[in-house]
Amino acid sequence: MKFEPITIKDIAKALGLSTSTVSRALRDGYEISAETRRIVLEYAEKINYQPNPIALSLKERRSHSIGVIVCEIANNFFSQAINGIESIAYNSGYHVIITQSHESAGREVINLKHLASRSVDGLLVSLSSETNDISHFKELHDKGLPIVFFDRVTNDIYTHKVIANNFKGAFDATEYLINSGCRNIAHLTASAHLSITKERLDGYKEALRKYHIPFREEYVQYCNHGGMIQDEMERAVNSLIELENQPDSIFAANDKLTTGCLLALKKSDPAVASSIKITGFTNSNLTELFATSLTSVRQPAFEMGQIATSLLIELIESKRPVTDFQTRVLDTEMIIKNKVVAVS
Amino acid sequence: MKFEPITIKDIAKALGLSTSTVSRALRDGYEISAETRRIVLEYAEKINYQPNPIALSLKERRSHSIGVIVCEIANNFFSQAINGIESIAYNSGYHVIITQSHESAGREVINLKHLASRSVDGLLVSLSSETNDISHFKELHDKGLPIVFFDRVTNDIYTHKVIANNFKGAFDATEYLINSGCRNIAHLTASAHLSITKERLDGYKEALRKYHIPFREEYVQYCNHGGMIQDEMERAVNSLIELENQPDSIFAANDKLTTGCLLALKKSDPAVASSIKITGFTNSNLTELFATSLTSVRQPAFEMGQIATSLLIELIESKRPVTDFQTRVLDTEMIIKNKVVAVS
DNA sequence: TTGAAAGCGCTAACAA
DNA sequence: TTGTTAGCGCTTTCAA
Repeated sequence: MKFEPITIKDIAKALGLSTSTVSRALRDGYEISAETRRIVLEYAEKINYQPNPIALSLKERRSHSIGVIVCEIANNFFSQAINGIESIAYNSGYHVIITQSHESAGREVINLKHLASRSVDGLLVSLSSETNDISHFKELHDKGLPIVFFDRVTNDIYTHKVIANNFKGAFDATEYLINSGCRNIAHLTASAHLSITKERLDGYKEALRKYHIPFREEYVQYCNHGGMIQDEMERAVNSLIELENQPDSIFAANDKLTTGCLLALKKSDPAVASSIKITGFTNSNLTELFATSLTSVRQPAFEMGQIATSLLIELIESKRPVTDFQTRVLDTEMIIKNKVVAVS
Repeated sequence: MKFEPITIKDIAKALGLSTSTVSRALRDGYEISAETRRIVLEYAEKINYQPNPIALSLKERRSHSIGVIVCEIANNFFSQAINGIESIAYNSGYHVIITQSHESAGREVINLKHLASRSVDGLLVSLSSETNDISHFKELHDKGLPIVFFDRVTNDIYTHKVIANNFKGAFDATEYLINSGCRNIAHLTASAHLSITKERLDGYKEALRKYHIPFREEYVQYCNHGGMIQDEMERAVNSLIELENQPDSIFAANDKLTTGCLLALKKSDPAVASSIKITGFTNSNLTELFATSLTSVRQPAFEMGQIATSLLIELIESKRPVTDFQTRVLDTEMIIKNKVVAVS
């Protein structure tokens, strides 16, 4: 039943050569006569020989694959980033293995171990919102496994990082709300220890400061599941609505939070909902279809994926240990919508 | 630099045993004394021994991984299906390798070869909209590689299939439009040779027939890139709008086509756009945020992924060749929206 | 109950 | 230029 692939041995036998000669011929080896080489290549082509990558992995201790850990592929930012990752990886001969943490630190560790044991040559990681202990990553990194972080990064591991200019993106979004007349601007964000949470919060604060608007702790709502759980977002949004000093706007810190916030508002009192302006980070390409006017901050997800992958492959293929690591910061883009919609 | 994992040899040396004994102990073997076994297991646990899955793959000629080929992960239906796939696969000890065809038949073949050579134990496939030659799949399947098709299936390979009740879903959607007063119902669909295209077209036709509405060839627009290319959809939508007998509604056949159609209409004359009712297959969970009223047909994507994976694992682990294949058909769900929106 | 040895497919050091 | 051999980590006959 099971199919028997052609091996180097088959070729050797058929051609009356040794396996090593065949291997050399195939491998573009130097110690080989042009004639033998031609014969082998021709025959291999004819019988459609495919080298067994598993045997190669075992031998070379590398798999020509890179592992990816993200929280969710059903998230526009990450699916776009993955497309960027693939575009570079495939062109460089690497296979991409995608895993999802679903924002769970435990699942992240399982995926990490799985990928490591499968001997991926390197790792592309965006941390889960639950992660605050990165020792598992550190351990593998210290042992020599190349890792590049993107989007949700950590400062505790010295390696390449690729992030959006979260500070500026958040600043711009907040400033936009201020310029639209908002003064009571709330901030809906993910768990506090995430790098993007800090950076975006700082941008938000800085915009308030610039316009002499006092920062209010109660206007910041943290969703520790990063938007995975609609209930959590609804509770957060409702607690904002119920504040004595009801916000006139909300700046949401990521994709899921932005749409989750809109959904939560839609469920609430329409009068309240329509009086609250929303801005948020999102890479959805459906925002123009939304009933609510939504000005959004878009991250260059595809490029981030590409750059992270290029950096990772550089690390993997570097002959000497790399000691000079960089953090690439890419600009976000504001997508301003002025659609005015009346819901009857 | 590169880290040296612990091998069975290390354990054998440390414990003064042979590698085969250690292997037996680890593998729950029978020919082993309880005592030796305990010692080995204890030590392995202590030094955190992890078997090398690559060596195992080479030996056993199986990888404990399953390959997935879909057109796009940035598509709600597929990302949800993948979550279903993962949920079953991980619980059964299988790793999932996701690849995207981006609706390209060429890319599909490359992915297929890649996965096959990586010796995945089985394949979960939803065909690209460009695919009409499935001989590559057939070849591998004939050689004994288990394949389960889902969503976009083929009748040319005798194996398990998991699909939604596309006929009924399309019928319901069309009937809904008819019951809403529409009589000139257009159909925006993917390439003609796709299984889902045929099934959904048939459902659409049957609804028309039931209500004695003549079927008009010019009302059916095929997008051969299945919605990957916005331009193509816009051309299709515009050619519908420009018909002498302008449709009063459009039934879109898949996720991308549904949102693409809405986007295309939004770009066109607002008067025209607002006079055309849209229904479509989609698994987006953002439809309630849309300005346009959209009644949609939702596929049980997660369950479809789960069932397809269970069937595949059954095939993989079956001792004897399976000859009795099934096609599982799951019901779709109509999500009716009556939101009335006035766009100013 | 244990160990020695072969072999999965491939590469590479060493010999010829 | 080619062949022989060992070995990557593991399982599994076959002997002991």
